[in-house]
Amino acid sequence: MVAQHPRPSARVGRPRALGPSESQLSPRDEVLAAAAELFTENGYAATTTRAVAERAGLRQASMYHYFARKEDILATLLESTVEPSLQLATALLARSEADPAARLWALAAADAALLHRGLYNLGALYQLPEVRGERFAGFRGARAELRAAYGELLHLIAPDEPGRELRCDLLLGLVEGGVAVVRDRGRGNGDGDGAGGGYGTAEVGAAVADAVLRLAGCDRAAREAAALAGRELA
Amino acid sequence: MVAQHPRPSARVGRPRALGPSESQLSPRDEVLAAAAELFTENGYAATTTRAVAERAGLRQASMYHYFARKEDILATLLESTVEPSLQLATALLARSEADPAARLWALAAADAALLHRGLYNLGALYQLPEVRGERFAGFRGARAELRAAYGELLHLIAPDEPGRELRCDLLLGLVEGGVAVVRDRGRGNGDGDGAGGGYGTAEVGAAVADAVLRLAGCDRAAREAAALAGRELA
DNA sequence: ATTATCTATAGATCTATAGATAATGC
DNA sequence: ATTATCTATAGATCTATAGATAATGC
Repeated sequence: MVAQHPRPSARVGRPRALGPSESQLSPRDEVLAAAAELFTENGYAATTTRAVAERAGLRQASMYHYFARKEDILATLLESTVEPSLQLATALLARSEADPAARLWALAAADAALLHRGLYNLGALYQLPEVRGERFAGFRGARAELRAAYGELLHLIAPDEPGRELRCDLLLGLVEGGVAVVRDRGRGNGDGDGAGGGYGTAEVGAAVADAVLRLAGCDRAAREAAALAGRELA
Repeated sequence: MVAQHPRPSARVGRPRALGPSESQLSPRDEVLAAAAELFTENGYAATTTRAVAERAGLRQASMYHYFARKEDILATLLESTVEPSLQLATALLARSEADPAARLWALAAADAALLHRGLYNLGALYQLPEVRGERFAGFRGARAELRAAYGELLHLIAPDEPGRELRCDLLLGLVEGGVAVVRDRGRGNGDGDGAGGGYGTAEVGAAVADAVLRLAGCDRAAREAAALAGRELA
């Protein structure tokens, strides 16, 4: 989702039937962006390869130059969505000198903001039944690691509370589900553009992080301190 | 999802090619049950009408005797999932003599248990893109009412806190998303039967309700009192 | 020679309808 | 006569592959 093509003109290969691309994205990234929008808008199974390709400015079959199967597109998108959060989680776990509550705040805020920001609400796809397939083992593994990081921080904050696994699940559900509801209601009957809700991405991140700390059992003073310190950790 | 057929034998109509039904359910309910399982297992779009019908013991076309279109099956399922929670919510809102925290506890616990219990994880379908269509306006309306009830109780408990709408979204996300994560992880690579997680349904309901009260800002004593009183309200 | 794209299509579905049929009910 | 089911199928897809083509690079 990052690399750009070196030369806008002077392109190798047969020209596109629909004219050259407007965007600065590489063709592969154009496909990913188109798929992200359509998958989250209409669902994965309901989105045809033709729709994806044509939104990317290509003919249906040309997409297969970049992805061997439709599943590969979804897998790539999902992996690219967890990965930044997982990397941040790993970094935060290592900073054992910092307040665990501040670290949990930073992780939750960044994770929620990431899910809220995108053009596309990929978080809503996390629990898609399709994602149970073999092809998505990589994504599921990364998400499990992210969950474990949340669990670790939660344990540092509240080591004695029972039902640790269950509370960790609820915490993850709060982050992913909460953002999904916020986005979804924001979109409402509105006109599909932008990250939903009338809420700013940072606002949602902060609200989710605060809610996460409430689940973790922090009182108001602890939450306010964690928010202040957490902003420094990002 | 309730009515049973009066006489097991002495059935009108051409006999089924696959033999008579084992279950006590009406044919329509057999279709609903089959669809619920398959939709949540494989996704709505990915589930064919043939698969649904045949799991219900019918030929593909026979299903259309009970539902004019595939969407109608999903709509029926979704509506039947929110409705009990919505009814409880309405009843609880009316009981103004009771502690709001206890009422919120009761609503969240029942809602979560309902979502957790079923053979099928219909809560995971709530945010399905397909559900945005016209046909699902009824379901979406009911869910919006349920959300409003949560918001009302939340307001009674913590009238002064800002970000009311946002916190209400997060609360709904916690209930729906939390249950989805719990179920999903429970299923894991396990063998699809039962309500997932190794957790009991009542346990999950109580854990979710406790988490909801944490979001609402109740301290430990208030939560324990609310749980005690809330159990009486169901 | 290499590349990115195209056109064309095989093969596999999938939904929903039309119309027949095998029971019971009267 | 009414009902619940069946068989058969039209028409509309949809994914993925095969093979051609129109650029640039050397």
